Amino acid sequence: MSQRKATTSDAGRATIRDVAERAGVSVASVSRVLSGNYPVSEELRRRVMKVVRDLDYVTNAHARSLAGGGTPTVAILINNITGAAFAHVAKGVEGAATLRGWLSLVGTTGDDPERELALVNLMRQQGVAAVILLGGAYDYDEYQLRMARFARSLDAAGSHLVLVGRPPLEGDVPATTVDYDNEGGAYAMASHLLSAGHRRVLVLPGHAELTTAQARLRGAQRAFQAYGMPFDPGLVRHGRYDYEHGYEAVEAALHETPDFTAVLAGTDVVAAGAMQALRSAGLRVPEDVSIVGYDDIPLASQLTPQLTTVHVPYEEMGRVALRAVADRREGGSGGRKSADGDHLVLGTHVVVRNSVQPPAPRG
Amino acid sequence: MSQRKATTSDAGRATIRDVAERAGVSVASVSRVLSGNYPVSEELRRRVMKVVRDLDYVTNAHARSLAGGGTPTVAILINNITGAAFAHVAKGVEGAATLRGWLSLVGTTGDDPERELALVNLMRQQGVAAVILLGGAYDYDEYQLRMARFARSLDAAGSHLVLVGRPPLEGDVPATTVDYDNEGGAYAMASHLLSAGHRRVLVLPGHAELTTAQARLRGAQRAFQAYGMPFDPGLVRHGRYDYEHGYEAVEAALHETPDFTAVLAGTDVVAAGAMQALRSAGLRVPEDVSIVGYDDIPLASQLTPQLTTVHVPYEEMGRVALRAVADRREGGSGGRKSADGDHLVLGTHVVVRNSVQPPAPRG
DNA sequence: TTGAAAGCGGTACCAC
DNA sequence: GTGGTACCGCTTTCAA
Repeated sequence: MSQRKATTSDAGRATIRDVAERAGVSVASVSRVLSGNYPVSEELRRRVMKVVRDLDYVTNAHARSLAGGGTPTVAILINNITGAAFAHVAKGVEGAATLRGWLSLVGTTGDDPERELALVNLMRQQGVAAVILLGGAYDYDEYQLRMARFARSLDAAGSHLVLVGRPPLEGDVPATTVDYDNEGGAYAMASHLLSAGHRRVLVLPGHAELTTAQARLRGAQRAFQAYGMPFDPGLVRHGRYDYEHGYEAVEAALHETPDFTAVLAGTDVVAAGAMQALRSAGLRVPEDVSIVGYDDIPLASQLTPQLTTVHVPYEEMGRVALRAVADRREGGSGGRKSADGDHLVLGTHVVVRNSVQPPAPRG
Repeated sequence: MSQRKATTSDAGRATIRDVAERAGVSVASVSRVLSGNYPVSEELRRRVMKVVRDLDYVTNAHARSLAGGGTPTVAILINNITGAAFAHVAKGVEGAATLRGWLSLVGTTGDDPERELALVNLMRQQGVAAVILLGGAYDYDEYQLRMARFARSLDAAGSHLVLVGRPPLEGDVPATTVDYDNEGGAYAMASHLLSAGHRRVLVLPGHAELTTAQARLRGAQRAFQAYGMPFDPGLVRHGRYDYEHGYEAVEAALHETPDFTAVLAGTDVVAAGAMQALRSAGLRVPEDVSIVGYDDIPLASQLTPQLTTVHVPYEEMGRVALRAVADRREGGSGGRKSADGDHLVLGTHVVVRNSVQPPAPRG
């Protein structure tokens, strides 16, 4: 193909040396002009900038980070990029990152521990400022050990582990947790149903092993207890946080334990499925059966009737998570960062819409 | 704090030199063992790997890419990470990337040209294999020039511009386009309504300047023409691709041009808003008014009634986009890659559900 | 097979 | 203020 002078490299990008040469100055000067953090004569600056524009030069980020500087990067690790809640956290992280000139890497684990490990290592290679793990965790045996290992590994590499939307790790682990009052939200939501007069509530908390689901179930149970009402485990159905589960769980419940007057869904999406199943069975919402959700994603206010649900500040959690790592970074050496990391908890609250009504009198 | 030996660096991560030293071999050998693409004695490998595990060592990605190798990275640039359609494309890209061991960077532009430019340059600095721009574009005056500049700029840096979900650039621009048959889908969707007997169709194509909206409107118009039916511009309402627009547009139309019997929404989300507005006005879907959408995101099948819509293979588009850049990379030097880049078009098709019925006889 | 050393593209310290 | 230059951590010839 076309081959120009060998100096101004034809393949690949222009280097700082190309710029220096063409501007008739030293590479050090070019570096200074571009960094802008050093006094430089107006004349030099002009000359350099002209060549930079002519060559459409940009610094090589890899070289820059090797040499010292470099753009901080955060890695966002997520099970499934498609979930609305996750998307909002990611938005918060990415937005806050961009605001600071940081970059965001994204990886999806698909609930596969192997992939998760591979990604954490990949991110470690990249020298990311932090690895942010989003979403509830499956609390299997090795989970704590696994995460502790991640945390120490990242910490040793000058990076940091941030857990968002799941409980903090036990013991002295160098990790930061950004969580929300999951159990409290569920407690409030269940209380809302109880105070409307509901006693037989179908509960769809999510997977039994998922920390998120466990907290929501606990919250519901506590509410029943506080109201002095018996909590029937037979009305609890576990399953995935998706539309299909909501649908199928309600369908099954209508056959097996049809005396419930309300559904406490683990997420808004599950609530949507539940609502559809009730409709298909000829039941009206909320006249015949009330429904509440959890998350307060846009879908909640788009359903008919609009869904009463628990608002979780997902986007803010993302922002808070990023701010936490940024702060800790500025804190620098000798900062008073506790070895066991911080634990930030954001509040949740019930958003009352139109999907709840006192139970219909027994027919 | 604790300060061990200066050799095995206490702060920051272990380097290849640390590993070499501790294993009593040369750095070259360590490099070879880790790359695995070079014959190495079993004994050496064992010694090195042990130290690697002991030190929990991972290669510095920046140094590696500077020196030659390195993990290819793709950048996904998106307006709003929150949109379901975008999320699916991103999933396709990220999935295909991870499959090849590639990394995915993500940036959001928020429809701000400045941010977009800044991001493209940032990505150029990172030396990404490709920059993938997602979603329809606003076809303002400078758009073509702007994109051409991006394309050449990236191309000169050994990177590549990929446009996904928007029309290809004009002229000899080094960019790849992955598009879908947008107009064809709209044509088919409108035809579906027409053949059901609808004549007065409220059309909500999206923003007038958005390429996506333009194509969908053209498709609808062509369908009317093919049916020999007059197309009333007075029944077209432009606006954002969101729930609120769907709601407000229908609300307004019910006041001003209430004789429509069907709504052709620009996206499923707009359709959801439209559906809600009709309900609020006491109209039934599809008995009184039919509705169709576009995109076929999960929401479409979760609405009541389930939405008849146009399926767009978003996730596949993402995969295809990544494959395109991977192929072009392997094609290597002298490959037969045309200067004007490729243009890949995926098909769309109507998914018939329950939101369309022949128009009710005039009351 | 293994080791020594020359870069990769910048940054920043040290002279002038 | 500006130029020379020693690294940053790794890959990859080139010799041994």
